[in-house]
Amino acid sequence: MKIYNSLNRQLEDFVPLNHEQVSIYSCGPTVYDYIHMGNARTALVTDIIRRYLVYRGYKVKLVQNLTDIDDKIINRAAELGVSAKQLAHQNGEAFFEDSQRLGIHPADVHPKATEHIPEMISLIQTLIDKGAAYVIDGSVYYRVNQFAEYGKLSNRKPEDLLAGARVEIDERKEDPRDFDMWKAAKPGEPSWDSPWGKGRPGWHIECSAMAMKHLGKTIDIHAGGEDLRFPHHENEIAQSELATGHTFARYWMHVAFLKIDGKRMGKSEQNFILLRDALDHYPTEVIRHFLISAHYRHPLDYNPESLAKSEGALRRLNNCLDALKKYDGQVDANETGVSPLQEAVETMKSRFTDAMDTDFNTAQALGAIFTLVSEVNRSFTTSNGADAPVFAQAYQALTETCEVLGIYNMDAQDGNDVEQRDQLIALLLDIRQEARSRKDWDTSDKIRDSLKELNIEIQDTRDGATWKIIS
RNA sequence: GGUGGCGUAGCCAAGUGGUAAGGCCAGAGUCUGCAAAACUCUUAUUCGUCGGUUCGAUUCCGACCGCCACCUCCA
Repeated sequence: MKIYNSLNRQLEDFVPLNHEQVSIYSCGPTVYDYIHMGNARTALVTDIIRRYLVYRGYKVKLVQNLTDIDDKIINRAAELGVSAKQLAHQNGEAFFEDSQRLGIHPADVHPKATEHIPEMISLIQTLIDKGAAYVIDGSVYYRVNQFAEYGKLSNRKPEDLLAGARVEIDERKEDPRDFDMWKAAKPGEPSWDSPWGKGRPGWHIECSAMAMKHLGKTIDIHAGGEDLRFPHHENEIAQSELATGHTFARYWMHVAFLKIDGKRMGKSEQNFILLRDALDHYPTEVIRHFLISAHYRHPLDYNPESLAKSEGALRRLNNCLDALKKYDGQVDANETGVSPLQEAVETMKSRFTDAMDTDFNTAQALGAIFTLVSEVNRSFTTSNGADAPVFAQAYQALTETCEVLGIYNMDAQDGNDVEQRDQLIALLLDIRQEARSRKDWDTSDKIRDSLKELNIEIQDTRDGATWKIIS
């Protein structure tokens, strides 16, 4: 299994530090607003990495933080006339809700910055004690020149960092590259007591402290959006590695941007689509399919046309799965020979694994799945019924792989009234069939049209009528 | 200015030093009382342009053109 490690800018064999459990830290959102599709892409990639590692037999501990104290939260709260705490809480809850709607499994731990202030203070104190930080007017700054490897993640030399600096330089800092780990409180802002006076933590120290608290000094995979590579992740490394003397994260993964009209989707650009709005227009599986239709390290453009394409692809997949479903469980104990379809099932499984093993290539994995869909459909046209066990295998292989990607919802049909509904529809189809045999097209069409108005669509096939729910 | 990425059929998108996965759309067909749906088949001698290396390059190297991103908060 290989992962592209953005620290070394190359594909590397993935060997977890502890074979019992893979540790993953994923940078979560700053909860001053609802999350948008770009945030969703990163969260979804993390979700699928976790699912795939589990599929491959690993145990995984995933930590995804919430930044719940920050300038943006304070400012937005002031605009809305609510407390920062309240705003962060609301948006945190909304984040969990949206994530769940996208089918993202909750992380094992969702630490919040405001609940880890002591850990942050302790980490900052350690850095001060080591001479790697200094205090000015109640704020604490990280002394970048104390960390020789600063710039290793973003591949930047010290002079490069200074040359392009567009940020206004705080003259009090010893070095323009130094960044704050603790911000002295301004009047009216939320603050916590510290050895340096009232204040609040800087963004970078939050992740260092929370990651190490829940996953230890060294974590296997640290994931986040491309934009966090510098300065956020660079600073996390500087703080953590200087404090502990250990490698902070062994594999760094950065998810490329989601774009809209060719430009990066970003909150400051005002060109974002909220995840919850997208979920109101498209099923979960369609959005997931869209987001994984390109490799995670390549930019992806959000537009209605692309979503429509995913809708079409999902329809094809679901038709096949629905048709296969009735063979579920019909495994043949005394297997004889190897049919072409059986070979296709095995090929799909190995292609899927190869694709996912190579830096989680979901686009290629989808290719493997859809190739089998075609094979299955072709087999249907020539099947004589003896293939049931093979269809069962195909069903199992497809649902397993689709479950890893989260693009097939096996429980979608569950519900108490489903059985009765199905019986009623079966009855109507029965009546319609009788009418058709009398060539009573009026009655036949009336049933068909009326059901259609209820979003139930009849399809006449060679083997009789079937139906499905349309949206 | 520094750093990194991208440019593959009408659209989206994988991929490899040996001759291009998959999806959408389109065209044809099968099924059908009609329809819808579904399914099948077909669709890139070619991978931004120009050079180079090679028996052979879309894949490696160089130049150029175009696009995007990071260097400031943003996943």
